[in-house]
Amino acid sequence: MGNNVTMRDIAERLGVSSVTISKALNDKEGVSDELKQKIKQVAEEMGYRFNTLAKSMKEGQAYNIGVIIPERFTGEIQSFYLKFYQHIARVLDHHQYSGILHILSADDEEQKVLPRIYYDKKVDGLLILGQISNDYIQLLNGIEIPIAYIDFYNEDAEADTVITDNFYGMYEMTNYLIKNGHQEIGFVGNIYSTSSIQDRFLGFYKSLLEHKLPLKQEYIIKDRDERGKYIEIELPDKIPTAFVCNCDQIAYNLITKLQSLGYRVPEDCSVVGFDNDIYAQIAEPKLTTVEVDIEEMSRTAVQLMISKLKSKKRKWEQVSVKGKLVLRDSVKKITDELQTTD
Amino acid sequence: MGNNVTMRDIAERLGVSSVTISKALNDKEGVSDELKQKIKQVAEEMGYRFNTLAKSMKEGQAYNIGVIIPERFTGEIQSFYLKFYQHIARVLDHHQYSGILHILSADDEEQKVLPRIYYDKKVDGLLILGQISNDYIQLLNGIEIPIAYIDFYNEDAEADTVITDNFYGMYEMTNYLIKNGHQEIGFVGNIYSTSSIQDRFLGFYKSLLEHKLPLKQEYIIKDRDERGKYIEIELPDKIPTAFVCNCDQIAYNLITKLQSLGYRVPEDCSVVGFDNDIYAQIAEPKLTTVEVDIEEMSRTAVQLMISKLKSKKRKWEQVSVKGKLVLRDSVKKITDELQTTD
DNA sequence: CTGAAAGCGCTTACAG
DNA sequence: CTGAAAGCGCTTACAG
Repeated sequence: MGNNVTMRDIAERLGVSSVTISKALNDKEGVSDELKQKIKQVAEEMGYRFNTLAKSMKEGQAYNIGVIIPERFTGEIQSFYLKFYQHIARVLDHHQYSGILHILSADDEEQKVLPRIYYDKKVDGLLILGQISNDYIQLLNGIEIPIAYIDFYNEDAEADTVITDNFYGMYEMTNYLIKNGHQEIGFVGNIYSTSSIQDRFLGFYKSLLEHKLPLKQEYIIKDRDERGKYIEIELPDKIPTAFVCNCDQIAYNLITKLQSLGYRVPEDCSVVGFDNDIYAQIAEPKLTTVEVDIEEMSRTAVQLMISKLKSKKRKWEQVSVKGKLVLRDSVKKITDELQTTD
Repeated sequence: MGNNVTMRDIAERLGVSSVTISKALNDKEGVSDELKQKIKQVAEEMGYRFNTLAKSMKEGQAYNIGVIIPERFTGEIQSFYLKFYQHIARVLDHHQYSGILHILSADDEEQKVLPRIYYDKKVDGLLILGQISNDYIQLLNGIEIPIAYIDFYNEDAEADTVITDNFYGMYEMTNYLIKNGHQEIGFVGNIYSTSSIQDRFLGFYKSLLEHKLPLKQEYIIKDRDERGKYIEIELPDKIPTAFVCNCDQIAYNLITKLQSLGYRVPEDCSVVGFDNDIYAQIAEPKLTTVEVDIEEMSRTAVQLMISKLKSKKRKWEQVSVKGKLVLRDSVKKITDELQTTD
């Protein structure tokens, strides 16, 4: 239970040198099995705790990875990235690393202030969750430690990237709607605001193309301005039979709006989302949506980071991880009706 | 932009010793202002980043505080403690510390495994958010670094405690209901499950006592089993005019249940919660509830921790922080009706 | 005002 | 199989 037991203390107790203790505790060559067992046992008895700081200083590695989440993604209700963090932290743990979560405030992002953990050399690398401003990316490009972006892609970023397969996810989702008889389908999302939304839109469009359905401008509806701030959704004069929303939160808002105008979902209009986050569950009806594979993405991102730490030479990689459809109650099969109304 | 600039590098460049650099960069006595300015400027130019690891090792302090949240509080929807973490991290930052968030898995809690950040000496202290098992508290009592519990109180814990004033919060809330004419009031929560719920219940009871209203057993309704797992709420035969719920989530569930049985809230029955978390906002009607002062609690907890780190001798303190009523739409004033039905 | 020396607790060659 | 020496990058007395 000693308050500050060091390897030297163990060494003195056993009449050996601290080098031997170090080797034994790290399972390295050069200590007899017998001695090693003895050392481990005594270390345990004395309540020895390894001093990572000393090792870190020797090696110039902190064995910590910073995980950055822009503040705007951590609002009252939005907990998607926080959930992401949990998985990342768990994977890091398996690799003997710790995660240090840092919420990047809007001010710091604006004024291009890096988190203190960077200046303090407390982290060996940075994992960035979600979209971040171009200026900030430039700032990050200039720093000395490896970076990986998760769930956000930017051409200019000099870093590894792990994104969800937005394109195919929305493509499959739209295929699913069409298979259920929908031909008039709207897309809700500002396609100039983020690359994820853009890709999701393109997946949607690809499905329309393949089915020879026209892309109608009045069915492409803005949900936010270019800076990401949500705006009031303006519905078209004629409501399509289904809306594809770029995320669950927007789908949730849309459903509320449709219902307040007297439309029933999915009877009068189907609505689908993307992400399978909390909004998909609290929506009434529950949302049919695309689930992001957080676990797989976390695993991939951590592996990229650690391999980068081991060999700085490696080129940047871009990995996209497939999601999967989650079918719930917000889509109506309208094949029959269509045949008669056509 | 050098990759690994040290104080010695700056020293050599300027032809002084590294001791002088250390003093200048830390704003300590013993360097002329002129030299100090010059040193800071050159450090900046050379892209010097302070090596906290070295300082830490010298001082035996990591300048990190672990923040532990039991896994069960971080579910899909529950983000209250994560929000708490953000405030704590910000306050720590002001004190030149970093927060390391650790989600304690159910397994680790059960098997009494301490987080690695403890064994690795990466943290100087531990902040525990929310209730944790008695066995785990015993485990924590045995470790060498200071602990503070937030939003949870346990007599056996040898640590500082910062709790919200559950007792007075619920007392005031119940007073508010009575002032609005309610005399038949139910309490929803398992009063044997956590000390917070118990205290909230006692505040509720105190208000009844003061107003000479009887405490009816059939109006005390369980929402979870002793281990904290939610159970189906069983409503009494006769529905009271108001329900006091031990937290917003339960209030939300209760409203859903009442509505599914044909009751209107608050017209037929008023419902109040506690916490002012996301459930208070998504409930329909929006909940009248008690808001926990997360900011103040975070500030207090961090101060206690840091003062403990500076003088280990100090006794444990228990601080309770007042919340405040948030009035919204889930309570109906029924004074008049009561006068006629009485 | 400035600096030489020692030490924080480990690990990495290297020698025996 | 075992250990003496040097060093990671700082800071803390202490001496000049």
